[in-house]
Amino acid sequence: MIKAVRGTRDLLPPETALWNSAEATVRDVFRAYNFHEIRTPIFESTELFSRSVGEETDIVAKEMYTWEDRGRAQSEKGQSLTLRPENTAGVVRAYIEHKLWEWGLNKLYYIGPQFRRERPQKGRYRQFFQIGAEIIGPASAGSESPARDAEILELLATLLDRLGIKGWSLQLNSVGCAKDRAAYNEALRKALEPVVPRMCVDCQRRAVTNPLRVFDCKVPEDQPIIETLPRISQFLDEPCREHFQAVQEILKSVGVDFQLDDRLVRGLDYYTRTAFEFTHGALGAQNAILGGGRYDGLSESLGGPQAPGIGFAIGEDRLILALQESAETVQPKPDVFIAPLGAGMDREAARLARELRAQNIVAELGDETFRLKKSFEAASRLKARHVLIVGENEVKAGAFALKNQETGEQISVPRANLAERIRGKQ
RNA sequence: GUGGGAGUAGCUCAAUCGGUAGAGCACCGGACUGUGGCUCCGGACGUUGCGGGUUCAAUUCCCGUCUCCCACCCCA
Repeated sequence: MIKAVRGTRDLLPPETALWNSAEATVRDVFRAYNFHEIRTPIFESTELFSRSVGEETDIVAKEMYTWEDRGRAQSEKGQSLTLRPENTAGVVRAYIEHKLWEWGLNKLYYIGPQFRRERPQKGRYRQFFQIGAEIIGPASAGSESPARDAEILELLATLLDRLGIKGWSLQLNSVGCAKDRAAYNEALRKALEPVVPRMCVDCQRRAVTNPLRVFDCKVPEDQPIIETLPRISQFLDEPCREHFQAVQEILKSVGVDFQLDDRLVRGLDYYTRTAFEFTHGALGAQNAILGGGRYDGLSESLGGPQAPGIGFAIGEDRLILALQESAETVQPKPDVFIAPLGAGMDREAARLARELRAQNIVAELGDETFRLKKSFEAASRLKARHVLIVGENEVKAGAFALKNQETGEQISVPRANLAERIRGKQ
């Protein structure tokens, strides 16, 4: 048997109904904040990701689906392509390619699949879905303003509330600008040097490869040491400090709760200043339901104009998981099951179905070879609200037997009144 | 990529010491020729994840492999 490949999966009804309703809510909220949808290709030039996400990040170094395209001629080599591991790089590429700064401030959102070759576990797949948004534009349009950071965060709080997610919490930090981070990294390395031999093996490795990750350590014995390490907050320059302060003040003013977490660091190279994460308890170790931050230098590093921006990505698979904790997934029910009865009745039933569906009635069709009992059983299984019997008697009379499946009441209804009666009995 | 657990019917699970696979639910048919849910009767249902090994005999023991779950790494 051919099965879905590792880390991919089929989304089946009724779960797809939950995905659709969640996405509908998301689109509603984006609409209220005047965000517009962008759809970028699911594969891009490999270079786009190595330059934006960062050559040394795990994503680029070992998690991308990359292949070499064919050239024009058989012998010619093609370019290196990659299935997108995240969507911000693609959006910024499109921003540059289509000169979107001509529009001033861009507020863009996307919903779509992303790909990373990781070991699958709860809420983590190799093809996974993200809902994300970006605010990007020239600084003169206000893209650098702390008001944008706060707007994004307030939108997210609204979004999670509207979706019915209970018990989320917002972790907030500032990772400063590039030079702050460089100075901090240096200081952190220095501070680690004398103490790291006393720490766990993971920390010893992190100290070399990615010192910031030392803060993720969960070994109790290491915590006192970690407490003594310098924090990024001590290295922010004055403009970054003020920016971060302003973001917090607006959040307080609009009433969005948050926790400062100066251990929160972002994995991707392009992040600057505000960094954040929303977590949810019901997700196991993968407790981050969304993450994001500011990326003021990204456009320039991709050869574009100066275009500060801020964005986020929601792990949709994890969002749905959290939603399933609270919400029951319900299969939508048909309004009517049309039961043709006897030879030739398929034709009549098809005509009726066409008429009813044209009036937005959700209609399911039976088969003239079914005995009536079987039609009713089928209707019950589908949880149809009504059964409409289409037999010779009905066709002759021009009125059809319509049974309400919940009350058991059955009446004869003239053809012209069917849609009204079916709708009215809901 | 690393470590641990699991894989038996569509689903949830059982099978004693190694003796040749079973239940509930679901499905199909009938009782009941134009009226569902309840009941009764009957039916179909399996490459025991896959491949190899040991054995007279493997769902069971051994090796490999795949997939899922949990955790690590990392991240949404």
